[in-house]
Amino acid sequence: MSDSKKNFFEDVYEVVKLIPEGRVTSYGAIASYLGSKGSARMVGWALIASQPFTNIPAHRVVNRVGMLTGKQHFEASNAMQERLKQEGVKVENDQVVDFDKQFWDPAKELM
DNA sequence: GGGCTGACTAAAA
DNA sequence: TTTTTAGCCAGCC
Repeated sequence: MSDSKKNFFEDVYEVVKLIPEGRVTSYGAIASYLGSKGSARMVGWALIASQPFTNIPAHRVVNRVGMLTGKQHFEASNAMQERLKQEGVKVENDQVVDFDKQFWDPAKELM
């Protein structure tokens, strides 16, 4: 069954949509939650596919250091940062402030 | 089928 | 300490 692959992308969307406001997570955390720890890149890939899906807050997903590495793929380079700040997440120089405190681990929160 | 790229991460040098 | 390499896997040429 090749459903697994399709579920992977859908799972990413589900998890990202579950990220509460003012919170952020990392690609690896989502990948790990989905069971593919080493496939963090695929999470990013799924996020690109999630671009047309405006219901997916991809701006709440950053790399492991809290850097807005994916801002380039947004409508505007500053859209990601501005939107995060709008939700209460402090962003400085394309990097989330207190990322460790704002971090939202799906495997931990969703258990 | 083979090779390259990419919104990543961890380990090795 | 910083830089480089390797692993990951889907999509494209």
